Amino acid sequence: MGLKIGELAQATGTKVETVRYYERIGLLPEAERTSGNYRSYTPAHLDQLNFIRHARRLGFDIADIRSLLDLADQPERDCAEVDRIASGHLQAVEDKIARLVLLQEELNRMIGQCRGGRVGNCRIIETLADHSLCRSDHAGG
Amino acid sequence: MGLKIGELAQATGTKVETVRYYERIGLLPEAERTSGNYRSYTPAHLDQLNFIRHARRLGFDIADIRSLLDLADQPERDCAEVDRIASGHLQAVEDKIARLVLLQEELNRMIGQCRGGRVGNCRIIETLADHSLCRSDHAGG
DNA sequence: CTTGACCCTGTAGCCGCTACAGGGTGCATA
DNA sequence: TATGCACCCTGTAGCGGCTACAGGGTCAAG
Repeated sequence: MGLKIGELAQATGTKVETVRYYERIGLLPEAERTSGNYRSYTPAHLDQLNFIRHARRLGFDIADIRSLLDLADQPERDCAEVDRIASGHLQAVEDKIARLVLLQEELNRMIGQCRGGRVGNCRIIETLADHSLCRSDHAGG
Repeated sequence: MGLKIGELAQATGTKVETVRYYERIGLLPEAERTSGNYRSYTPAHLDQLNFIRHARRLGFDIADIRSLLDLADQPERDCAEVDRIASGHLQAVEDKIARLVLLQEELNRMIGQCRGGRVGNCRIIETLADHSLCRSDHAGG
């Protein structure tokens, strides 16, 4: 007999609710049911969930993971598409880092200018109130 | 007469719906209404919304912004609390950057190992399927 | 035969918006 | 006066990726 949902969850570092969620959205195939209506998972489920969790830990979104699973199922295909997805994600990560670094710099600058004292002449508050006091280009998002 | 919501929105780089959202959650005080039930905003609203938008662009969450607005209203207070909020946020930004850099490295490594060819022996797919092929410690979150 | 750990379904909430639907207002033009 | 259009109003649902219940059923041990 296969794994119960709790066992699968534990084996993959997933919450039980999350496993059910993945099934609901069609990311993980439905499991057989026992006579008591418990889900019963196969080693194939375990592999797939490991794949999913690994991809999630690397920040891939669900849509990407769907595509990757789909591709993994067609071993004869050219892997350019896999590359494209991974590179696109890498680019997104790098963009995010760049934006966060801008925030980091601006926050550091703001905090560094505050020499203690009253809120009334706190540089942090002043800067928030007046964007022109910024080194400017911290973007939205 | 004050600004209409669309004017306020444009002046601050905000969407009209977002302005109404801020009012609904109590981040922006309610505006007076015209005879036609249009919101009418004062310069004080404009300032506050600019403050909010600026803080949002710097990544502060709504709860932090609430606190900052509250503090900005009490100029005689010690600004240590302002500092605490800003430093906490900076720390969060730095943590996020660190996590993203780990992802970036791992993604780079994965992508660099793929030499083209079929999905069947694509290193990207293999790595996703088997966490032990990773340099390990890219965290969750 | 009861306890307690597990399982089931279904639904609502998190964040910070965004995007409608379905209606009203206000001003310019034909 | 009628029409059109840009704007405004309220209310609600959706996004992603879970998470956290409520309210019930199952199963093995003692």
